[in-house]
Amino acid sequence: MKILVIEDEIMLADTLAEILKQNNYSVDLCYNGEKGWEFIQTEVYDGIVLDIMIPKMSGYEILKAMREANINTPVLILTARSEMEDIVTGLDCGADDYMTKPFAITEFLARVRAVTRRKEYILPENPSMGNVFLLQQQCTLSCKGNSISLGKKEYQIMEVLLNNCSQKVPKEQLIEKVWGFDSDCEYNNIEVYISFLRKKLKAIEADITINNTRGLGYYLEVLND
Amino acid sequence: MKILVIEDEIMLADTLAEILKQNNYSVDLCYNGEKGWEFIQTEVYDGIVLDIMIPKMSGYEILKAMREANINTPVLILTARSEMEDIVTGLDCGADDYMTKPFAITEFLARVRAVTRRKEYILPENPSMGNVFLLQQQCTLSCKGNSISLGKKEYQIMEVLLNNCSQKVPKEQLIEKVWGFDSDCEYNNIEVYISFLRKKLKAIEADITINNTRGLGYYLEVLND
DNA sequence: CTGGTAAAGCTTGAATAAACCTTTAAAAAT
DNA sequence: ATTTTTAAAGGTTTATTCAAGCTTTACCAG
Repeated sequence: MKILVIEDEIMLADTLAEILKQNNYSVDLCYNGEKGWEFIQTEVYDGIVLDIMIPKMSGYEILKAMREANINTPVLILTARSEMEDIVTGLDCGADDYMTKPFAITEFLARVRAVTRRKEYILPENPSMGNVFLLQQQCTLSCKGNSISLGKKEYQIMEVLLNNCSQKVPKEQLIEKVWGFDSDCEYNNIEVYISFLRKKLKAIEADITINNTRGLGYYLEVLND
Repeated sequence: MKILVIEDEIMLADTLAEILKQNNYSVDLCYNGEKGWEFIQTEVYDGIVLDIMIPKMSGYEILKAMREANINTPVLILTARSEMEDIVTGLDCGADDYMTKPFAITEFLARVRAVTRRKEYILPENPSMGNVFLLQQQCTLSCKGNSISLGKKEYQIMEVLLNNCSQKVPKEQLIEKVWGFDSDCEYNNIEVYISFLRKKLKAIEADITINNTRGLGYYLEVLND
């Protein structure tokens, strides 16, 4: 497991790195945002410990940049208690968890474990199933010649389904992943997008369908005939 | 699996209950400590989700009262970030785990699973008997090749029977575990579901049956011939 | 040891409720 | 101005509950 720590309080940063090393992580360490962003781009990490208030490039900027570059490494945000309101922003930007300083070492380790466990497997760049694949850069769903462009939400939903292709994904989970955990998005909303997606899948003659098991959630299935 | 949620933020409480229900737990819900303590005394739960800062009787008071009364149901504490220092107190009072608000739904579910699993009754994730086993994620009953999907109630009833495979489970207890103790569900209702389940067991050629001893309850039995 | 009777359990079909689907239109965002 | 997102409405399907008639079991009286 490889962790990147981005934290400008040098003492704290060194301590965290030390703790992680003692727990058999390999650790990269940097003291400002710009450097951190370089690391993120050049290296694949299993998790990132990220302070928000750091010089040169804030934690949020990094998160946003990561998101845009479709780097899905799990992120644990560190923040002072006075910045509490910003946490929602952080989670919306794609952070997976946060901790306020100061904190207990055991809790820190627990959260690092939780956060990295959450994304054990590597998510493919352009997830695919059957003859269909999702091009993230063009926000496009394509399939032997045919292709069709997706809206942002459509794209995100399709991505979640593709990344959980063997599982049934409950609406709750879709809402959490696509709209954010504190959203009051209605179920109907998802149903609408599922309907859109099904239409588009049919339009490009995809060999997969979106199915649903009542009460459990949506899942993809390959048609075979 | 039956969970009690004690949380005074009504929106959050309802959301948690909803999420749990969708994951095949049955849930009791209350918005203050006093009511919560009543529930705990009158009902047996597999786990309790407990906010600390709640009206009438604090989470700690409940915890303390529980342990004094030798009620060992596992407890997952919810707490605002600002009450962090109190967590140690909570764990000292006998809580099994805690989460700070806000949190990710997946994490919440993971922690509920963990906390309830910790209970040493060792309830298997996919309980089984004879050649039959219950797949939690699929809500499916399966048996060497054959498998059949269950409705939510069917699933929960089957789960209770499998987890008490050496015992006769009275209707009262089934109602309590599946519908909730304050339900006015008729016995007939259970009989209907038992009937459904027997039909499905036969359909997949299971080697177990659901039997009944008049006045005592239902139990599973392995066929041997 | 019958046979009658009441309670408990079984089964089925119909009614109700909940979950899901689709379309359309309004609102927001770009 | 166009695309994307949300909201609303009505329709379909499936799960759940209700109701009724039937079968089995236990028990008591004759």
